[in-house]
Amino acid sequence: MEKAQITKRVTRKHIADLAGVSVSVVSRALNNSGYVKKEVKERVLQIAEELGYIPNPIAMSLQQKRTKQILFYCKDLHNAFYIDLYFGVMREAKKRGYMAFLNANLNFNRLRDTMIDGIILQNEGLAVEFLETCGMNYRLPAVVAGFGSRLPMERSIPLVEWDLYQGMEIAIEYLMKNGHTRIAYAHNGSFGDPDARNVAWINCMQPYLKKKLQDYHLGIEQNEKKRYQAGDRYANFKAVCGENEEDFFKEGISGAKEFLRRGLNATAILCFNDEYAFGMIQEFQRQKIRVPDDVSLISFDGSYRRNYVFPEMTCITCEPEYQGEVLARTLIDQIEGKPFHYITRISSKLLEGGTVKNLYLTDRPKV
Amino acid sequence: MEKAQITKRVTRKHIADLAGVSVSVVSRALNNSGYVKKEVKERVLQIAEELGYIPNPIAMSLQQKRTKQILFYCKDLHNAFYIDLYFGVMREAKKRGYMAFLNANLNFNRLRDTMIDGIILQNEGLAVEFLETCGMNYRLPAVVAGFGSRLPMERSIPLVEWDLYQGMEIAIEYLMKNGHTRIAYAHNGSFGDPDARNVAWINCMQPYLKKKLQDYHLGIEQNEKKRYQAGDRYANFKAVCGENEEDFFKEGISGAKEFLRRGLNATAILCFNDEYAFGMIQEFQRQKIRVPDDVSLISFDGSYRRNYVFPEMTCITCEPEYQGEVLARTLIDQIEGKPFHYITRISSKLLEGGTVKNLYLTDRPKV
DNA sequence: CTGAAAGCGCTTACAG
DNA sequence: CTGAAAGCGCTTACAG
Repeated sequence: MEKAQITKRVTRKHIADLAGVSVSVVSRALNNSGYVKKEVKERVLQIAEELGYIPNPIAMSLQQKRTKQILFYCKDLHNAFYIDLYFGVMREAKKRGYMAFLNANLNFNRLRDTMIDGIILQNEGLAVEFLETCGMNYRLPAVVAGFGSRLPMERSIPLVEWDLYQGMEIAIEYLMKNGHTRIAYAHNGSFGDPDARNVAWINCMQPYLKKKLQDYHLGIEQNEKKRYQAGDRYANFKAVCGENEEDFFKEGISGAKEFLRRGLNATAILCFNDEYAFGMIQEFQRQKIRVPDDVSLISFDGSYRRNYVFPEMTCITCEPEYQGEVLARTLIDQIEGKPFHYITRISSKLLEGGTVKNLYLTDRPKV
Repeated sequence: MEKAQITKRVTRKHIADLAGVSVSVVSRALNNSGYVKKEVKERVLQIAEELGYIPNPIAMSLQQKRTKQILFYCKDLHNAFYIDLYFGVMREAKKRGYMAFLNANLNFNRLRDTMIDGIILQNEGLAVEFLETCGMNYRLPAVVAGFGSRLPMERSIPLVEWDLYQGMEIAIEYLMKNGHTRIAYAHNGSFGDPDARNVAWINCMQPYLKKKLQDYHLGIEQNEKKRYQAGDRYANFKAVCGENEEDFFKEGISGAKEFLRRGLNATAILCFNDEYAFGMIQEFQRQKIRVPDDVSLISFDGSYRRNYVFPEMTCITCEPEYQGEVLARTLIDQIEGKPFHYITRISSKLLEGGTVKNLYLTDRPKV
């Protein structure tokens, strides 16, 4: 058992006394601003060095009304996508002279106790929550990562949105090129969700699946749907993005079970995101369904974890690190009063893996 | 394109003026400290509310010389173990009225620009780096998560160590109970590593494997070893824990390849950590080696990702969230000048999964 | 080139 | 119960 020691911190006053000058001079010398006689400056710097002087960032911030710190607020740390996104945020922040922190369980009320210049919000659902909790009068610069959720906000927040509508089109096009036409979509939403992935899938597949379209939709219906339509206008988004971290992996397991229960004859399934796909794959393994031999899979995200499954996951990605970079850039421009894009759209790109079977090659021998 | 708007922030002065009292009174009213006439207090509170007053945490911190913020410094965010550990840190911090942030790429030099009361270091290697970079004169309260690396430090830092020596004993005992005696150990270190897991494995298996012991050690030898022995005394630890995030997954792939190349007749492999095991499993899948039918696996960590492989991973764990809690508790006690344990040891526990085969049941039919 | 002074927004011992 | 005052550690316009 020990006690923390209290060391009196060295301040500019101490340096000034030792150097026989005023604090102003010390400040100018240390900050390299304004006139200071060369010898004086050197003496000050040397004394500072000797004393092991460390500037107090809090005092500086109080003066300058900025902290050079930003926060990535993300509850869903178990989702590998966001880890990569955070790396992008950090990289860009560093470039701009900022530090980027991560926090997962901050109560929005406590946000105001936090010493940051701005905040990056994980998704649209969290942006809604942010606005509700912090209200109108707390005007912290903010920016939100968008994933195609259409949801009403009291006040809008600058948005960096991954274009998942286009992403879905790319995925379907790729599957069709590989001979798939019975393509299911699996997520944790309902058939009527305005979510971009869902809408795009419906629009693209309607001509092919026609009246059977809804059979190929694997998601949450009925009960959940009811909750969505009634009462709290945000209920669904809270359920999806909300208070607690989501477990897409478990949703994926359920999705796989539902797929098998229905005996769906789809040759391919589009998965809401990577974690969802990992859940599906695990359940398929358990049930001895082979990917891609029995069914092909594509997921959205392209997080680094896609390399961790076998075969490697075929994904649609926006490159999460890139989205993170753009988020940080947008936020910092906003903080610094520079012009910035209120809405930025990031396009999708296909990452080929081994989870899609080319049906045209079915009868040929494998290499 | 838009410009960030500058809103003049409301201060206690504004409230004081409107309420017709002094700032002192406002402060006492808001902080609920000292005497304030009841009606005055109510008036102040109401005006604060109306004005949408938000206290300035920076000014408060400057006064009080504390920020109520702590940092978990962790480079290895792709390692699921640390995510869980961070959740534990957050939970405990919250309980104590602190906020816990995460940062992965902070330069230690920039640490002093950061507004935190203390720091939690990811592992022993990072503690060494911390001490080297920040030097002796920057005395930020700190605590380090320990994993059985024995390494020399200039100055010691309070330690919360997972007892991996005991963990290894438990793992081996469990394997033996299941009929295993040819048990390999796979990690990214050398046979001579003083790492607790390695030493424990050597001590436990020596009597069984005898002269063949080293054959069952899968790791990095020769070239790496040389580097370790020569020059920089920290070279090895830097390699292991150091500047850049590690890729245990890839190490696991290499380990699996080495295992197969040697044609090792081990019936079980102990894996350095979960991520390493995931890499091994993937390579085994690729090579059509079945776990646990062809070889059993146990890994150290027990992160949530262990549920994501099939069959579920059998692990030795310290329960990362628990270690995180103890780390935060130790740090905060230190910050607040309360007594704390300079060294805390956390014991291991087995999490049964499906990756260990009971060799005694080999010939019986499976359920 | 230098230093006294006011100020960032808050706290708190002290005199009234 | 209240307010003027000093102070946390730094910055910066201003007078010298």
